[in-house]
Amino acid sequence: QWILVMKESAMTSATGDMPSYQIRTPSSAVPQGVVVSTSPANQHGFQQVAEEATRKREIRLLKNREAARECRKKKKEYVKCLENRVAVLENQNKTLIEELKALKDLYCHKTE
DNA sequence: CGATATATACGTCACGAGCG
DNA sequence: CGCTCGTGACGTATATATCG
Repeated sequence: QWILVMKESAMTSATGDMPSYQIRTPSSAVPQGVVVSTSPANQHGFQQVAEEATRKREIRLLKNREAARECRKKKKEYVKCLENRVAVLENQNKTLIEELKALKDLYCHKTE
């Protein structure tokens, strides 16, 4: 999952073009599509709707804040894991090179 | 030592994926 | 189809490094 995502972002940054979904539209805190009436009877109703919308928004923001924190934590762990794997593979590589060298030496002396 | 550059962490928005 | 969740991108704040 991470690998695919990262490859994709690396590609787009390399070519310099942005995916179409990057284009943003300005947004406001007030939910769209709410019809405002000037009559006092409806104003109370509107206030309730507006309060509910605000409450929902705050809940969503809180949840998203926590989700973003969790997402970053997860990503950091993933990167740490990859770095660890790199270190292990580098060590293995070093060991194998040494082993190959030793075997070559052995073979040379045998044929002499 | 202050100005500037770079790194890091965070909150928010927009979007796609997947679920009921 | 509407809703929630995970995540990339962006802007901002704070910390740290570099330079004159």
